[in-house]
Amino acid sequence: MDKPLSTEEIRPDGQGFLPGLAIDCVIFGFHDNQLKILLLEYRHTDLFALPGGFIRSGENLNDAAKRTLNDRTSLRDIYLDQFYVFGDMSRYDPNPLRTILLKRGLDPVNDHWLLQRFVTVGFYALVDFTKAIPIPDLLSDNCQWHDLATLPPLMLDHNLIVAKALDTLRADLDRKLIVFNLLPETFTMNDLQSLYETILGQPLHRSSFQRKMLGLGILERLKKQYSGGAHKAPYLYRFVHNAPKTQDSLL
Amino acid sequence: MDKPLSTEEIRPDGQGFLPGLAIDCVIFGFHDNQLKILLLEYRHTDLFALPGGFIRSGENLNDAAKRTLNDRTSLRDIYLDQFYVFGDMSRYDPNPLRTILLKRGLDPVNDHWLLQRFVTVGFYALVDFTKAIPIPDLLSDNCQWHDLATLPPLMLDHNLIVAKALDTLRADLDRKLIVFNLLPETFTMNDLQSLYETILGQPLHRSSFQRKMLGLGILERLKKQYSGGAHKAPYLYRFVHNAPKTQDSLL
DNA sequence: CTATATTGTAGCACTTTGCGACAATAATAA
DNA sequence: TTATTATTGTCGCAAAGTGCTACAATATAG
Repeated sequence: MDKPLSTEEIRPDGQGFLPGLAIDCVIFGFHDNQLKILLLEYRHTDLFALPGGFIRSGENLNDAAKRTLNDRTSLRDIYLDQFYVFGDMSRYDPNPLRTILLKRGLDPVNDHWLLQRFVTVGFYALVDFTKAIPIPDLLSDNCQWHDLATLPPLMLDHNLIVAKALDTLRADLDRKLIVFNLLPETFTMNDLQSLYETILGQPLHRSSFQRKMLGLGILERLKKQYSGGAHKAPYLYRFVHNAPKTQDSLL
Repeated sequence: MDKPLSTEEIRPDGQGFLPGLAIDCVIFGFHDNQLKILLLEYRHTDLFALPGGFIRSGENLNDAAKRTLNDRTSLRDIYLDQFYVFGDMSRYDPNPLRTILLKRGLDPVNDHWLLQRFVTVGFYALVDFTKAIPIPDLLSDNCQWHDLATLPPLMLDHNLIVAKALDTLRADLDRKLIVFNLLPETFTMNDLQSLYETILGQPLHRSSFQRKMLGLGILERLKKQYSGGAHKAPYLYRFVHNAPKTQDSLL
């Protein structure tokens, strides 16, 4: 969180970036009934943090979120959604950043822009963690997927940010079509159901689930999938983008 | 939008406030099947804008929203909710602010903090416009309720902000309990239904609506209301806060 | 006392959802 | 080849929810 991509860019005055405003990305990763989260570990600090960064002077906020994620993790083409702005004073603690600067061999002068108070905009996304292979940036020892159930203590209020992101993800599952971003081009109904169950953290009834999904009219049934398993072959489905679901306001 | 409460506080360097970050409040006002929005008109400028302002250095973001609203309109004790952050470059236009500064007799030096790019956090609330009587601040000629259907062109991207707030309000009507903030202590089922219809902009079926509302288990039926009208007297209801509805995350 | 407008509620059709059952079938074992 | 096994597609309820109509109840106006 709260850092640009390379050491050269860390100027004490923070020129070129909007001051006091940061971005933090909660990247949920799913595969085989596992839900994980992408974390960075700052070099030689034992500090775990969400991938995040800052907005450049001439950059759109939402673009900055994408770029920032790419800078920190080298992940590309990920659909990010805003979910909350964290702006309480209680989240202000310059010590983690001071530690990071020191370990980078930089002088944490007292008016260093990174030691100021930051308000951060939370973004979230959902990807397949076997396909999204992160590469840590120069500031980090590693950039890895962590089990949601066994997250380490995170920097600042990042545990809170994760919790809020998870709430939002669950609430938005039905309304948005986020899940189809991370299934392969074709998938079985069981794949889809497992995904829902893992994210919601509860089992769903097979029959009802299938009815509901087919009822949405956004799935196209393909041929059967003959592959392994001593049982009937399931159909494959494809997600079809048919209608523009975003209903604009009357204004 | 984008201005502190009194002329004295407008320093060219913006000291005491977080730079580049603003708050804008979309205050929906309801009464008698009318839905309105609270707008300020800057002095001698014909510029209409949402009530907004800036975050003080030591202030929580959400607190700043409340204070800002109070500063600009003198409304108090209003429950505000974040709904989106507007951070595109396309919203950056220093001309309206330059005009406002000039009309205030202030020198809009080119590096004046108000002429910089701002990212703004949108908040919204729902109140009764016959009870929430706004008073314009020193910067504004007036602070009035405007019909949603006939909004004037607003400063910067404030029309877009209003549209997005309305979308959010409608989507959140059922999940949150915002509506009960603006009904009197006791109210009839018809009061409640009119409120829903006005906000959603469409008629609802009386019988179904009553069933649904009573089914929520958050209404307590009181005695009947004998008052005017050549017809059967309706029951009064009271909103009861029973269960803490906010279900926290598993983390 | 009658007329009128609105309210509370019952009823019915239709849809949605929870849940169990069963035949179909692909791989494996006999 | 044939039986076994696990999983899938689908049907069939029952329960719950929703759209809509109907009708009796009842304050007030005349």
